[in-house]
Amino acid sequence: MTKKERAAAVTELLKEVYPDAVCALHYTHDYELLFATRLSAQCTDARVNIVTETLFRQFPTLQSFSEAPEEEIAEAIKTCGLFRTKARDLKACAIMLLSEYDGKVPDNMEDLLRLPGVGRKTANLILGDIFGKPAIVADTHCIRLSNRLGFVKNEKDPVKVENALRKLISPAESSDFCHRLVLFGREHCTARSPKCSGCPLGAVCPSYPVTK
DNA sequence: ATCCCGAGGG
DNA sequence: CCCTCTGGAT
Repeated sequence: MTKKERAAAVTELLKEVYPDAVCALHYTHDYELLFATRLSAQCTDARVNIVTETLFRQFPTLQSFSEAPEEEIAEAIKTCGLFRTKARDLKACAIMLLSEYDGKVPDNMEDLLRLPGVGRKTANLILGDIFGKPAIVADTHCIRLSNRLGFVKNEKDPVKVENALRKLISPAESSDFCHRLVLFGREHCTARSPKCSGCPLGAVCPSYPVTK
């Protein structure tokens, strides 16, 4: 079985496991997904959702974020970790979105990467989820599973994983594919003790079984 | 002790 | 390439 055939098989199997490829982060405005994604660094999305439920009520507009003291934002997001840098990023990001982008989240990689605290992972998520564009979100789950599934070998560089997946997954499906990888990585193919027994991908996974 | 849908700086 | 930021969960 070639890599591409395996990628196609995994794609179809994941569709059966997760018919809906949804993003787990809660948001109503576009910029709120941007902010929630920034908060999700080194933090579970479940915790991000707990924090943003009150955060987005306390600061209901981009304007309110741009005017808020950093310490107030920091206090509100403290339990997400990395709170000082994240608070600085949210405020600076709100200011730049208002002053340079008419308060709208940009729809291209170059402009997204200009925003404070927005890196490739966040930018790709926005391109896929907000704008429905082809996007490969090479986060920690995507990287771990891409290695276990043999799409890359011992590769930790997110850009290299992104490029490898671009050759294996059709652009139209890449965003949904990554969402499903994340869901599967969280629930089954976990970092520490992957639940290999009975794994729906076991038949095509070169790492199976990771655990005895 | 290790990991969680990272990003920026040196 | 490396390091730092950081609380929470397991």
